[in-house]
Amino acid sequence: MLDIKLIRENPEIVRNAIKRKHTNVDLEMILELDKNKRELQTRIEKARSDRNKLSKEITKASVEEKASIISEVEKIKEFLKEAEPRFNDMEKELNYQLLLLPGIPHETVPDGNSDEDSIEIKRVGDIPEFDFEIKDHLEIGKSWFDFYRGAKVAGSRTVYLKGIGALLEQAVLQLALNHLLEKGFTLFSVPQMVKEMAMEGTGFLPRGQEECYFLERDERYLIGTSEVPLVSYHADEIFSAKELPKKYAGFSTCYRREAGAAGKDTKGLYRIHQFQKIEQVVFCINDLEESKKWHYELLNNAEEILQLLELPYRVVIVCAGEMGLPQHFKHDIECYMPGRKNYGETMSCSTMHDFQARRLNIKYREGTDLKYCHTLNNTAIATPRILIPLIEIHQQKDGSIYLPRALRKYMNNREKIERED
RNA sequence: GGAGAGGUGGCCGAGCGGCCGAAGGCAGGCGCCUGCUAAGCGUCUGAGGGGAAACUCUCCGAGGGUUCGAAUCCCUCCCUCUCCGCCA
Repeated sequence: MLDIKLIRENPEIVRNAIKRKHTNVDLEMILELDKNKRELQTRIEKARSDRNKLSKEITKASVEEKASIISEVEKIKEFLKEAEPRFNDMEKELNYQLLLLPGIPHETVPDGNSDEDSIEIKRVGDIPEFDFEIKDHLEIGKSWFDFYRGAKVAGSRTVYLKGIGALLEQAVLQLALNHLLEKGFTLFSVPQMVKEMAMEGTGFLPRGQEECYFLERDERYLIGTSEVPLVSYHADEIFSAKELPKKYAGFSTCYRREAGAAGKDTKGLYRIHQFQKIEQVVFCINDLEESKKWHYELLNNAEEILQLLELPYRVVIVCAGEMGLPQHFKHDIECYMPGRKNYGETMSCSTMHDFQARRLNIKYREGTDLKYCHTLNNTAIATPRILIPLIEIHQQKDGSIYLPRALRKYMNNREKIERED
């Protein structure tokens, strides 16, 4: 959500953001609507003010004066009866339109509309030289990932993780979780069915309707990330400045319809409807330097987890057109996936500025001022996607899989996974 | 699912037709006092919107209604708590 005053006073900033994020919203219509709304508001408030005054006078009025006051109030009420619903409709429409406006990308965010326009800023870790014919994760894990039964029972893009596959999933989750606990994050297990308010407040609705599962009978949405319940956790609350930052780690299953991705990444673990994720969420004060600091800390935490998993990766600055509606600044971390012969996104780190805090009304008190918080989030680990590079990178010539040192204690202390035929 | 109680400012809590945007307390800001700390004294402090300003409107869980006038009365819904039942 953007500040309506910013929109009124600096429409060109908003216009530019709309263009850069390749959004379609009619800003001129919004400005016009806002103007009309305020005009009507002035008239309504004048009428209400008159009515309130007359009502106060009535206590000390004589009997005949009362009759005339009442008839005058009747006239005012008649006007309000007509004008108020009209005003409410305008306000509702305006609020809806405002929900469609994108967050403003930081000026350093590159323009562009596709992955190629994003800027790689670093590569970490070596891509191993395989002196044998490599297998992709499906081949390596053919007995651990059961897509056939997944489809039979739950439809396409669904998988059973079985045996080692399920164990690996738990292991990477544990590793990431412990890493965040060491960094002082508070772990949350969150509701996975939420009200519209939480989806809207975090910016996944009203745009993004197609991407969410909705339980019609109970009017609940399945979350696509624990960011939704975690950020909404503090909706309508006011922190004191010294309580901030809040560092939260959310664990949940995530549900995504992948509506816009028909035919894309149809094979394997890369893009499925349901997965597990630990997410980092930070609430901090409304200060760009401060949120930048936390942004890089979140980014660093994720990188450290990949380093613990001994996976080669690169970090990119995501271009404006590829960013989500709320985001102000965003990095993706991509792991090298030998089976794809390319890097694939495994984590995504975003600064939301006060976009979500405005929608959810999350503030803090600083002296006598109330200010909107900044919110940030980044993946800590998302599985099973992360298993793709994990087993592809660590596959050995003899068919076994090397287990990174940090992961072993979560895998019953084994050093590798033996080939099984 | 059944029965009862309740939802008021950052928090607790009084108010039950106009004098109430709301007593009192806590917390916080400022000032005084104190060798330091604690205590004490005084004082200020709800939020959101419109307007250049004066000023004004809205908000006491949400939405309707009654009334010249609603935190207060009526209806509907939501939520929380207690007891009972059922059950992972």
